[in-house]
Amino acid sequence: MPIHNREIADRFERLADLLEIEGANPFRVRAYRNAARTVRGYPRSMADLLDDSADLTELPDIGKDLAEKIATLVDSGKLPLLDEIEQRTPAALSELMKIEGLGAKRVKVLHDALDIDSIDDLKKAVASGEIRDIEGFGEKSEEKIKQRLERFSGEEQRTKLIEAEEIAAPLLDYLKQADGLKDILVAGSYRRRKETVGDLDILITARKDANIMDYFVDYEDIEEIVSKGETRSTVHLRCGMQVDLRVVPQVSFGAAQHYFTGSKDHNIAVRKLGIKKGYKINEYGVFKGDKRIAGKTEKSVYASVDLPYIPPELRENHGELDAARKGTLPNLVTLEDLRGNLHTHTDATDGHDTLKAMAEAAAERGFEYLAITDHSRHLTVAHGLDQKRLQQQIKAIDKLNDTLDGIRLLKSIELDILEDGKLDLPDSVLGELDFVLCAVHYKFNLSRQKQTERILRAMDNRYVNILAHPCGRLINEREAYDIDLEKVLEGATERGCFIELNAQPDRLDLTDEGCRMAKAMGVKISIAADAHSKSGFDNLRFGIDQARRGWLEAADVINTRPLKALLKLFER
DNA sequence: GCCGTTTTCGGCCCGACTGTTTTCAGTCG
Repeated sequence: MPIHNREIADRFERLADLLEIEGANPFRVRAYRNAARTVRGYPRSMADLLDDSADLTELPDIGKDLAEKIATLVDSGKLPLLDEIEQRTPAALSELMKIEGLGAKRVKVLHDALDIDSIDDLKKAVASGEIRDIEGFGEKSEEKIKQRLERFSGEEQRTKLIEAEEIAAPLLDYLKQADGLKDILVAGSYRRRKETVGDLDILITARKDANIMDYFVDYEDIEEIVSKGETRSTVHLRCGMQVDLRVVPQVSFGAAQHYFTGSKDHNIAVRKLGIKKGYKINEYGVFKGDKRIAGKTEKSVYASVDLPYIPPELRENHGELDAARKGTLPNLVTLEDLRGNLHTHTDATDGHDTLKAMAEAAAERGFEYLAITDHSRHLTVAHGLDQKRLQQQIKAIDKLNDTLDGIRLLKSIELDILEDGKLDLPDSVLGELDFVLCAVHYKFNLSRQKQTERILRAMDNRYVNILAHPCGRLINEREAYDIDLEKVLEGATERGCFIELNAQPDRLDLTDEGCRMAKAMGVKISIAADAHSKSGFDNLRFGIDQARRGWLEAADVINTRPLKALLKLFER
């Protein structure tokens, strides 16, 4: 079983923690953290890269030493340096650093003073009131550690974007009523439209005499005020979400937007460009010596380092600065580019609304076409369609199409891929459809090879056009099944198939990296609502967010095509 | 430990807030 990137990254992070506790060179510590981030976010596994004899030192923040350590980890599962350090410094000290307010220095003090080597040790020390007597700690520190231990679960949970929106909306409404408020913006990963959000970063400009911070910490849903200052405050809401509020002068709003939108890696890279030109870039502006030369708008910040504006969704330091410099930034797809939706359920299976209601709702949204893709018979929990019921639906669609104006219903199905890659309904009925969407709905735990072959075999069928939710993950609930996505994408190009970006906010499957891989390989994408009711079409904006994070342009997306061109794409 | 449009040594992002201090270290983002 090859080691996952995640495991490699976790080891490097633990190594960084323990080195930091031991007081190692902070830049060496950072190097391990940077490498962990690179490995964790890399779309292909280190094991695969090494199989292809790739040179890992080509990856950002991976040099000769770390490339060798990764190779050793992939070969043997071992990281000898970490084993060596764990001989003298307990690995669990790295766990303690996950508690808010405890960093390397204080964890070391706790270890040296009270022999605290684990969360349990710390709990006991808090209970006995020993912490407050350690130099550098006090009663307040002890109390905060106590509170945070009670909430500590070990794993940081990120919130789905749609849930973050639901949490942000009432808070924004509240803040907008603050006296003296001028501008307000949610920055951070929320603005970059990441599929999950760690905390909310809210940025504000306000009149000088406005007491925004006092007003903010009065919000009724606040459980704990972590810190409160003139320009920055941090709170925890009752739902567990952390909110950071920052107030900046209006003249700095652009620089602050840039700074607080991130990502951190993107910002560091931009600041380095600034340094080369002799500028200092921070949240207050771009400075040449003491003189502010830019920062009122984000555009001016980018212009100061000779770059065009870069959309938030691209700001991950995944090549966008290079592209901006060369003038090759993508012209990202927008919601308005979509002409229709290619994944829709009705009450014939697990949808909530009738065929007619779905068609009318789609027409109201201005769609040119809507594909009806109810489940097939194998998915019994959804009351999937057998051949006979599908044929009835085909007739119903034909009839309805005669009465509809301005929108065309496409006959399709979300066809189950059986365990061996065969399809759930015979070719005879598939031939009557405008196109076929296929998907895996069970047997998620096949080996990588078997799962990949299963999907490729399904796509061998000449009636199959689109692979729906290709990785099967449910965000925060279910891991993706194990497939070789590169092989699947390759198989799709060879067969003239397309891949879906399922826009349900708890799926968002393909991932952003998957979109980029598809684009690089020339595979076109269907951004699909997977609507189970009339309101399900709202999902599309999350799909667009994800597609934009994946660098997709309108031309990369099949449902930006007019109907005629779309149908031509489905001819195999 | 990584990195290079003053390159193989000498840098490495930087400001805000807290608690425990008597001027600042630690932590965080």
